[in-house]
Amino acid sequence: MAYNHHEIEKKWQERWETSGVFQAKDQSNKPKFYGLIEFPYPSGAGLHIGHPRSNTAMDIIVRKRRMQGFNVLYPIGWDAFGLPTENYAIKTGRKPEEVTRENIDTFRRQLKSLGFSFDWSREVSTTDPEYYKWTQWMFLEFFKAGLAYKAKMPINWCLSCKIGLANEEVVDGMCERCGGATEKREKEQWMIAITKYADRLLEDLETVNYLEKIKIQQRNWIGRSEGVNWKQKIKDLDIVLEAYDSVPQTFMAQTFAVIAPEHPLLKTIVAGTPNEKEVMEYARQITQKKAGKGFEVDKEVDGIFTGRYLDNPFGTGDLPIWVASFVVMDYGTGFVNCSAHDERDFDFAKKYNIPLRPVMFPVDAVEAEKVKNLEVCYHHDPEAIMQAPAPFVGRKWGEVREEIISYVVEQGFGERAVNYKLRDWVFSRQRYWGEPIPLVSCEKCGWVPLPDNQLPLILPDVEKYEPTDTGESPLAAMTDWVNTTCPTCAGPAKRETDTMPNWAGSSWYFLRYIDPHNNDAFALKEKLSYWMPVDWYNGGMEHTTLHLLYSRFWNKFLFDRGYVTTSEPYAKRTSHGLILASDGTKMSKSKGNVVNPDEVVSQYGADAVRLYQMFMGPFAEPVPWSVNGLIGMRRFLDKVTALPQLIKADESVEVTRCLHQTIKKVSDDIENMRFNTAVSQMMIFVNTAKEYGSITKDSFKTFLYLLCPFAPHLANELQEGLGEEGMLEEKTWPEFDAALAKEEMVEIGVQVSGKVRGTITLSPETQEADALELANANANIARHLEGKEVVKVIYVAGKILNIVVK
RNA sequence: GCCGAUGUGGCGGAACUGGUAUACGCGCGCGACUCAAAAUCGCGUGGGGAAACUCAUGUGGGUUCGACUCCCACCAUCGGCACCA
Repeated sequence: MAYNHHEIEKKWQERWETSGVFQAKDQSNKPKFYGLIEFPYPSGAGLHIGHPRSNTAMDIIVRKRRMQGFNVLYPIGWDAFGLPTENYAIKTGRKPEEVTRENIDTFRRQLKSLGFSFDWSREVSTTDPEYYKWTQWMFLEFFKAGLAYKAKMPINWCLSCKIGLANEEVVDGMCERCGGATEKREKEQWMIAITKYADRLLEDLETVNYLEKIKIQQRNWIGRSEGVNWKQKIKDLDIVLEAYDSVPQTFMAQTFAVIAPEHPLLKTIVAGTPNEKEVMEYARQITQKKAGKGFEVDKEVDGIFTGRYLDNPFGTGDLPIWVASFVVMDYGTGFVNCSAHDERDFDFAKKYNIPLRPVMFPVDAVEAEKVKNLEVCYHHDPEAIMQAPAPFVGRKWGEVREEIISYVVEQGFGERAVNYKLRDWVFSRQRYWGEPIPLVSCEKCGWVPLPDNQLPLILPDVEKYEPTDTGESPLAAMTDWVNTTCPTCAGPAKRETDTMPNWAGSSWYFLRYIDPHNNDAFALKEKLSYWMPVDWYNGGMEHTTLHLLYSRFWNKFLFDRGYVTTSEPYAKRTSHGLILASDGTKMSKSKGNVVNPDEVVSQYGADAVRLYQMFMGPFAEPVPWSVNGLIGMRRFLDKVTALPQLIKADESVEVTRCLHQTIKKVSDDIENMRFNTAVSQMMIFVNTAKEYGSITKDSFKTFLYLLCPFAPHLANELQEGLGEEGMLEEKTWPEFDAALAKEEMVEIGVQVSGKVRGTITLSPETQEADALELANANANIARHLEGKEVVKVIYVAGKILNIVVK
């Protein structure tokens, strides 16, 4: 029975709004529940159909929590600084704040049209000065703690965006945002020392309930590695170079060393050697080549001998130092000792005829011979037998690591060292549409933070939003703004013209939701203490290594400064799968396969869209969009609408049983984010009620409670239609009765020697002998047993009967 | 190359702890209603076979009375990382 979704959606959305039923209370006798979804970036394209997948899922969870008696915080806001808006503003000559406001209005309207139970009174936007005041304040906290520093360093430079990019923002040498080419450039950048927190970010993963794959990705990204830093002098020079080695077991095999072409000491090292010019020219070329796009590391293993040697303290001969293309400057020390037991080193040595000297061999004699003859590179085999150094001869490679490290440290060859793949956070952007960095540069005092009473430092109006050709932000062209006085000495000073990255505002937004209108603090500590940590945070896998890591770090820092009360911000983190286009590819504007949420909501109703988002497939998996699937959900809701016609004083026991099974399944499935099977169980219930032709008012009411988190508009409308007082949002989540849910009779398969030959219907309490009797009464089963000797009977009550014959 | 995930009808997918594989939805077929169509409702629907039965959960092995589920080897697709010594 078709219902008018336009009317009822409008009606209930208004009622939710005027009643304030979704507004979280900062004090309550109820237990608290803080449910969070990633706040969207309000792009000009409007809400993506993928957004509601995460939002609906968390909406269902928090709606259930409210009905379970929790004081729920489910907030929403906007991550509204950033490049797409700025680029759009440049193109159209409009102000970014104006464009942002419009985009937010669109997003707000679209989210409201889906009936999410957000507490709109706590809405925040990172672009609001009242918000970014605190982002700036927090940056200054980093600065004051010595964690924000300016460093001249090679950065990734996007040629078309004209900004410096974090390593994380470069994908395959291309800019993550615009897809354009990047190159390396030296630039003074504000950095934040996230690496100081690397160990804690790693260790504290043990204390949180994140999906295992999220933890694994974070661990890999942090990339902690333990090993040894060799200390070694360059022959004829007064230079000691360290080389990091995470596989120090085979140090006796080292026969040469390599240095990164961009190594700052290279010039000094080759000075005065016969081939000085040649080497430097080679290093210059290869540095350029490495920075350019399309440099394929494995195809271009190149190098040149520097003419210098390393004094080898191990007594195995001096090591020639080569410049090699494959050495990474920003990991370890940019200088590496090489041996036969590393594939790159092995290939490099073969190419340039550098001697190799293996020191461990396979047990198998034939294989060992190959290693001896340098036919293969042998490495990372726990069973390998060591041949050097003397104290370890005959031992297994897989067992000596710790002992060898202790040994080399005692011998004074080097020291224990730890390295991370994680790099410090490049915090500067040479762009307009971001938080201004609230520091001034004074000739006398250096970098000086603005005092609190000068925050927020408002982003000034500029004429043009294009970055300057020098790579500075548009703010640099505003001399009135740039020239200021030093807060410390009142002398002339200049403002920092770089702005902050998006990741800044999004690193702490979950804290602002807790006290969004506070002018004296980013949030009152008592309130933080009440609400934190976030109980359940759902978001995309694409944010695992950036946003999720940055915000954990940010929160830990605030925790160390005493501003927040939990060391970890999120108790639980889950992840949703992408919604793909109907052809199974990613939705994109250029392909024209994007689904417009406004259209489908208008045509099929918000409830059908919500339901379909949950039904379409396993929540964590990517699933293609299908209009037909959506239509099916609408049909189901129409069927539900017709159900009141079946209301009678009594219902058959099957309907009652199915209801309680449904209560159980829906309750459990929501907790485990198995929304697809929860929906299918509700369909089964409706089918059952129709099949038996009757349902009591109470049962129908209970069903509406279960349906409400998924399809809140219709559920409320139908509940009201029953003459019930109050909104479903104020009702109590139903309890399931195990006795009522239990099946009296079940049909089980009967196997003869493992093959199903028939079924029997019996009570789960039936004894084996009675079950066998029933089985024998089945003609087909009896036929298969005839004349056979029964060897064994397996009877699992309520599940299976298997009669094994010879 | 490394890490992670996935592979089941025509399609999206379900299957608890190893116990009747294909729930639920879509699509399709037939029927009812209709002048007709749409919508709706009813019935049917993995392949082969009249049936008994048989073949089917990416491929090949194994464990088991019994395997989508556990073990070994491999293939394919997707996502992430990628000269990290």
